[in-house]
Amino acid sequence: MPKIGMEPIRRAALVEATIAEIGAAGSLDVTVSAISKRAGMSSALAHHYFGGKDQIFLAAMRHILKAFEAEVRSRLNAARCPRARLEAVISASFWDESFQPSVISAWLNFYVLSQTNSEALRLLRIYQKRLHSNLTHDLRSFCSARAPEIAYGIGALIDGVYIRAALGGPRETVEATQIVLRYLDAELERK
Amino acid sequence: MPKIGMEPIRRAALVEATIAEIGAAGSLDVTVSAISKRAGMSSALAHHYFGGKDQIFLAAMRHILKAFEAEVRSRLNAARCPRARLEAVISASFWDESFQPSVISAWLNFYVLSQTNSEALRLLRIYQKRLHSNLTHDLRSFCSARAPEIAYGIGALIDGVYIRAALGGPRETVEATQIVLRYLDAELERK
Amino acid sequence: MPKIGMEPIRRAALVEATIAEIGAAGSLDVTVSAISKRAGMSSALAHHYFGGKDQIFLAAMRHILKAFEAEVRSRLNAARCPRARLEAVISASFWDESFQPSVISAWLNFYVLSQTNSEALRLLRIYQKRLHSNLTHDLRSFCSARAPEIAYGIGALIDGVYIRAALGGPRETVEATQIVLRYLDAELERK
Amino acid sequence: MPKIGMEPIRRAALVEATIAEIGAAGSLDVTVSAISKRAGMSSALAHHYFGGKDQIFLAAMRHILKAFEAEVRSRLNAARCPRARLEAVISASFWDESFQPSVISAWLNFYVLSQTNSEALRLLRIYQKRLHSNLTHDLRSFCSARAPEIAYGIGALIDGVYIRAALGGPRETVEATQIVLRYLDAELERK
DNA sequence: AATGAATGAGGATTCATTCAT
DNA sequence: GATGAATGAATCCTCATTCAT
Repeated sequence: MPKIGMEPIRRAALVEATIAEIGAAGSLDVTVSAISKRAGMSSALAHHYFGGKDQIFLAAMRHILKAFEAEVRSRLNAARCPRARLEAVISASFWDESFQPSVISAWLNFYVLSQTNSEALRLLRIYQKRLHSNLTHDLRSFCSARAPEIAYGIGALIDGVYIRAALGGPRETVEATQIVLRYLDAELERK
Repeated sequence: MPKIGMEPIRRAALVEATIAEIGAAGSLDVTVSAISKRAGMSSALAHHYFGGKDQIFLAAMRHILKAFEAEVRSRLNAARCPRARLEAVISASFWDESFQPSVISAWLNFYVLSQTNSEALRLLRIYQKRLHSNLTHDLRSFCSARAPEIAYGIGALIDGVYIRAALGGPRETVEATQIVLRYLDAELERK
Repeated sequence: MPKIGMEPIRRAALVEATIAEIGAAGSLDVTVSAISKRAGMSSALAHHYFGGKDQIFLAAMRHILKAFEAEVRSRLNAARCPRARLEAVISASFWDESFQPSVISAWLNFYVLSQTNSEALRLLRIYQKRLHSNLTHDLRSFCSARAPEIAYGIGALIDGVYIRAALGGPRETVEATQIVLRYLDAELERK
Repeated sequence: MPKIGMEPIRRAALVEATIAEIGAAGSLDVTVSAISKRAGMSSALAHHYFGGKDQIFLAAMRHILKAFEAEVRSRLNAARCPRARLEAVISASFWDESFQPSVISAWLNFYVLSQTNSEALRLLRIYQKRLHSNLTHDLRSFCSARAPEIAYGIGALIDGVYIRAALGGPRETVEATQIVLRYLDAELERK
């Protein structure tokens, strides 16, 4: 029974199914058929809505980044001072959702895809810039001059810690956050 | 003109060709045929020597890690004091070879593969442990107690900076090294 | 021009083509491509409907056994007394269809496959049991006690005569039936 | 260390290995490599000695038939009267060796091969004629006129019983022999 | 005599994608 | 809107066979 207004629902179902499949496979080697079946529709319909496999992947990536961004916003809104805001941004990277196997898999494949897919690279840049911008903004309260370079270091450290935690089996979210915060403090204490 | 003793030559050619193909494709989506053709032999022979696609990939990974390890050893041997040794270990991660597109691609795919392939994960662990061990050893000269945690942070930062540099187009090797060294100094300065 | 409801048509076409190919090759060394081409479709579609080569073979076997069973039923229905029923069951094994080269080939390969394929063995057992059951039922009218053992002998003799006839070039159907009937009579006359 | 006079040894090793491989596979789908490896030599040497895969198979068949024939001869020599000789011929078909999985597999595949390979068919005919000749010879002592037809029936029954026993899991050799002997007696008792 | 080397040909299977309905 | 039908192209892998040594 085809209904009108199904498109957004179908698209959302496909995005979710894609993330789940990528998580289950650990790679982008997932078939459109498998995704479609998990989403409860035919693969032909998936093509109809997204145009092709790549588009589906990118939509999934956008979804993950959007969810992450929402989490960051939420934590930022709850923070009352620069220090709290810095901690909010950092800890957001290590929230539970980020360590879902499907999200880990998506992120790692995101890096791979960024080498060859310009849209993926664009999304990655947006993520990095937003993180950098958030960090720099609040770092200025402490050390205006070195804010950008510290922000870069923190951004890189977040990625590095994330990958190690993600590939290292169950880790404490808190632990990852503490490592980055210690780096932050070390930099801020200098001079 | 078949000759005896070809095996090591063929294997080496295949490993090199594999790395080149992965680099050209940006992903592990490379065919055994393409690899074999680049290596100047039939795909059947590639299977004969390696047994399967996975084996070829892992051999390529081992090759990259081995070359990296050799570089680290070489730089360590030239260093005359703990500080120089720390700098040797850190800068080795950002030597020119590491930023060859094919090596970048191999590393990124290495992470992806580690999620599902236990041998890949094992190799990754070895790399991480060796790095950690090298760093810890020389850090003890400066701050015996906090050496392990600082080593962990440096290792993670190296990975993070590497990924950002690798996906960010041409970067200064020196710059990447400086970022990590600054982190090192910040930690060491903390009383 | 894809239409709905094609599945049963395609499956039937594939089964028929499989039997024909096995007959032409004389062995199970037939390719899915050849079968599919003969059935007028792509090999991909054959896999889509059957899942794999083995499934196609077994479907063909089931088809042959079903046709044979139908012939037996038909002859049994036309028989009016136990003796006529025994003759019906025996002669059915040697009806014209059974000596089609493709059917002969299928049967011989059936035996081979039964060594390693449990589903094939299952089907073979069903055939043997049905034959045994049919024979025993009507033999009881003549010699209740020895019915099972005579039935076993007749079943075995049918198989043996069939193979010899099948591999011996053109034979008289009647002749094969007569040999088995003579055995039947010899047993019934005893004592 | 190539030695002279190795040829017969190599050939015998290959024949034995072939039978073993066929038994292990249950079909003729065995590779020359596997056979050669089991025989302790390279596949190239196997080709050198036999010329091709088919030749190797046929050599294996000849070996089995030769062994069987020797067993028959041996039992015939020990028999002192026509009846004993008939029993010798019949029981020989069901000696232990015949129920080795590898021999069973060879026989079943022999039938399959006989459809398309004239040499295989020729060997099969020789086996059948020899059996028929042996049986007829001694049956003449009891019923000169019907000897040929009885011999044909016994030959067919032997094959049928053998297949059923072979595919039916562990059976009593004696049982199989008894079934055929009962048929013999039933025929001889007539009139 | 014996083999490692090497390959061409082929085969099962998968999959993204298209299309008529 | 939605899907079953259908396929071409590709991919991994196998194997009999040949050949230089």
